[in-house]
Amino acid sequence: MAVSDVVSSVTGPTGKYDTGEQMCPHRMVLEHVTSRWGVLVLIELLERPYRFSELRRAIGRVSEKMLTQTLQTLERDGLIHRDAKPVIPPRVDYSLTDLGREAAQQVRGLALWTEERMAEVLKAREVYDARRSTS
Amino acid sequence: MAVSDVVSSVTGPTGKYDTGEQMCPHRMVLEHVTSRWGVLVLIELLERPYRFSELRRAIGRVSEKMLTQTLQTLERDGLIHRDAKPVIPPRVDYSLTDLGREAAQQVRGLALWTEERMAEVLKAREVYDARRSTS
DNA sequence: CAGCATCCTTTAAGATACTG
DNA sequence: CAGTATCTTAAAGGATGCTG
Repeated sequence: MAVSDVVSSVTGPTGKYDTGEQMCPHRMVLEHVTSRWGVLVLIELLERPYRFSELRRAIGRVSEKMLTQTLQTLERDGLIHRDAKPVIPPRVDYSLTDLGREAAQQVRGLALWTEERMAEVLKAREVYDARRSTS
Repeated sequence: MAVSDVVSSVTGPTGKYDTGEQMCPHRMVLEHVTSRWGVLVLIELLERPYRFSELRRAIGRVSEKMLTQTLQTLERDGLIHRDAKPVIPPRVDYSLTDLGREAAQQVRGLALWTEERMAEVLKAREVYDARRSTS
């Protein structure tokens, strides 16, 4: 019942800051943490704090634009903390807040699950594809 | 370490059947279950089996195209079971497999978390926005 | 280094019409 | 009813150049 609320709510994509969207906030946060880069950022930061470009390298194949956007969204949601040191050259450290750590743990749970069950998924795909090609 | 593998892998979106993608399969499954409609389908099916259009109504605002695509992807991954009865008019029931139930529970955990912590997220956003507008 | 602004391409998603 | 096929739109994502 409580969960199905999220299900029957209004759609809407994840734009920058998600302003002007018609979507229940609950589901909006869910989209933020399950977004492609959001997932990876949260999991990575669960390990330790990261600097911007350090995080970028760690994730790999993420454009700076998308990483910036993702970090801003998660920061606004209170999930990560941005610590910009007033030095030259600039140094910005990102870390999880307490709230963010909770979210990240949930996300990691999901990631660990996919890892554990990967073999079964691959098996299922083979079966599915075999059925398709022979019928 | 195990989880960070997923983090440093290759990117790639979720196309139909995800053929020809250069992405570690592990992360691919993760994207399937965390996809916008994938999340909602899994959570909804955790409740009970659904027929196609019944599921569409339950989720709301999902086009039949996207629902079809999502269901096919999840079926191929072995997470949901499709039971097409040979009757006229057609009747197709979708349900979770054992594997899918595990995934769905993880996803529901995340959804429940966002629900519980919604107030804190909204609070954080206010603070963030206030800082931005006054600085 | 850590971004922001702009332009451009690729994908996801929606609308519509049609079929077994 | 439960889709498929096709077309169009909207959004995500990437490349480049610039700034404190």
